[in-house]
Amino acid sequence: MERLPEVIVIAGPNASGKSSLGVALAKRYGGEIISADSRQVFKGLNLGSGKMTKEEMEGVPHHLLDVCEPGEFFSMADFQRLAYAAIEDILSRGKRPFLVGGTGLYIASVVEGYELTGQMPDLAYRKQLEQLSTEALYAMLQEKLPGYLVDAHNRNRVMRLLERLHDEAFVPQGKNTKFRTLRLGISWDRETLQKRIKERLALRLRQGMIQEVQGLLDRGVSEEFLYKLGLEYRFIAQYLTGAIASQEEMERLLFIAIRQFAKRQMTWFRRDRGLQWLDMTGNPFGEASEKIDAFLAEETC
RNA sequence: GGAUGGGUUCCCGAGUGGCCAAAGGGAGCAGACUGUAAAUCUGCCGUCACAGACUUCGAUGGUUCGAAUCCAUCCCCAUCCA
Repeated sequence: MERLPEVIVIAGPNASGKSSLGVALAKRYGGEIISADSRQVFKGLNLGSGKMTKEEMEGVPHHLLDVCEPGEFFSMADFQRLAYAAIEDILSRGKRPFLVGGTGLYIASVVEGYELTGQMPDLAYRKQLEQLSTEALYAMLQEKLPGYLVDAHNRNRVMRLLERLHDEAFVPQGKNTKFRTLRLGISWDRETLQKRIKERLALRLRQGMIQEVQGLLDRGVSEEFLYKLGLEYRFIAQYLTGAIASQEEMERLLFIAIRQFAKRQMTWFRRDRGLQWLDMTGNPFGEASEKIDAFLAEETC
């Protein structure tokens, strides 16, 4: 049996410090980073998405940053395709791929090797579905696929399922793992993480995050797109357009939303029993290095 | 000092005699997750020895078979008059 190529994964919630640990480790292991972040793929979303600056990258190549324009459609499947290509490219040059990020679904699509069929998003069909109530959509789904278990109220999932059924036979989803992965998780106790989130938010605000969003608006990026991005872009855009009355209120709401997001990220990552959590109060770099050494030395064939 | 409106579970806020541990929202906690995932959705959310019991609706006392809801006094808060 052929040995699968190794990929090192570093996952963690917002403000956990995964990016800088990723850079440090990549430097040590001759690695390059593939960012697994659903917002950093967009050009111009910098401060608000927590994108690293050139200096912070310390010369380590980063992939999957700035790969599309704000407003464009980008999904997990696009990510998977580009990530596969980047990993292949990195491996072909004898470097080591580090998949680093906080978007659990994106990481899973690569780590678990989601098999995505040809049933692509059909925006025109979705527009039609959009007219109907979630209840009606669910009724439609029941008719086409009796007994299939989905949350009846989860509009997005019900819609996607209908889309997959649209003029094609239903194809069940499979997996095809292409890599051997070492998955490292970064986390802190609740209070520390919240403190880090708060400090990072204050810092980015000082660095001009509000101006960044204003600039996007000025360049014609739609309010709707910014709203859908959530968090920083949503709340700051709402503040700038008057939907949120004061900056103070905007910051309050945003802080809560980021915390909630970090929590959801943790829920996602905790599900992966094979993910190894680093003790951030100790020496995470050292601990991670040991794990990586052991992982690379493993005999698997 | 006078008038009026208020004080409800972490917060906001419904509830004006039994169906009230108390609507709804927020926050919080736990979870789900294969094509926009920073999305979308689910459960829990007074306490406990948890199909039952106990404690709660500013405080105290009262009316009543029965009170968050009625009465009295008191303490706060808001607005207005002085």
